[in-house]
Amino acid sequence: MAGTSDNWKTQIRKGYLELCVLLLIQRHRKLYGFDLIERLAEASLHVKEGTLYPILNRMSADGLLGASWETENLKGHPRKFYALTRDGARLLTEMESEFGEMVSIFKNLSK
Amino acid sequence: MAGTSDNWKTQIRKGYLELCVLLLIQRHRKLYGFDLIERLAEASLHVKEGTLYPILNRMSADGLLGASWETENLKGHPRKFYALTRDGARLLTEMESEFGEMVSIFKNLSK
DNA sequence: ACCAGATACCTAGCATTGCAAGGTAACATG
DNA sequence: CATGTTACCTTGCAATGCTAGGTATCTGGT
Repeated sequence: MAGTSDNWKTQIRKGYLELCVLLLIQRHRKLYGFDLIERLAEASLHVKEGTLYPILNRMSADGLLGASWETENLKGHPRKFYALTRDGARLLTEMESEFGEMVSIFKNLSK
Repeated sequence: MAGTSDNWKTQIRKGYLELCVLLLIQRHRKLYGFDLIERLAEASLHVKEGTLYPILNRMSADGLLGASWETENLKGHPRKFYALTRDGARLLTEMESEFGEMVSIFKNLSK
């Protein structure tokens, strides 16, 4: 069974997904959930809806993201757009540096 | 409170710690727990005993590590040495490649 | 009018992990 | 013999990703 390996893959994504979501929102200034899923997939990150939406709601509740519904000028289902708050941008900077440190530790250990 | 940031730091370590532990054991062929904690600390990874020992036991139970007690030729408390099994080495290779992909995705998203 | 499909969001419950806190045991030193 | 160091282990909590569902709006075909 590939269980052990798959389980690890699930675990290593914890936290990492938040980082990637924040990076994408920063790059595009604002994004809505479904669009995010597609852009993550383009980057080879295949995230399911049941994974992403709780992340967005959590980060909104924590004040890292601001959310606003948009229905005007639109056909189709209304969309909820997310953008970085100042706190979100500050935390993202911290996360990028932290992840960079993890990468450098990994490189030291594997050589 | 710095809770949000600290919480993320806890989450992002999930899975990553296993990777680093396997890397260190591979490099040294065999290691015991307390020694691992010190070597991880040297690499700037400060892991508590209550974090490491469950990892080692789990990976032993999963057949990734082989364990053996050593008391002979030793003064002091007996030590439990761990070494990679073939499955452990195979999974480690997979993990290294997976983590490398995560790094490359991160770089793409942050530039 | 109706039904299927695409778009778009949300939630409940499970399994797994890292961590804090505490416990056990053997040996060395004063 | 009491303290400190080395060394291992376990219980219970908090947090996250995933599976598997559910809801709602619009479009296109028959």
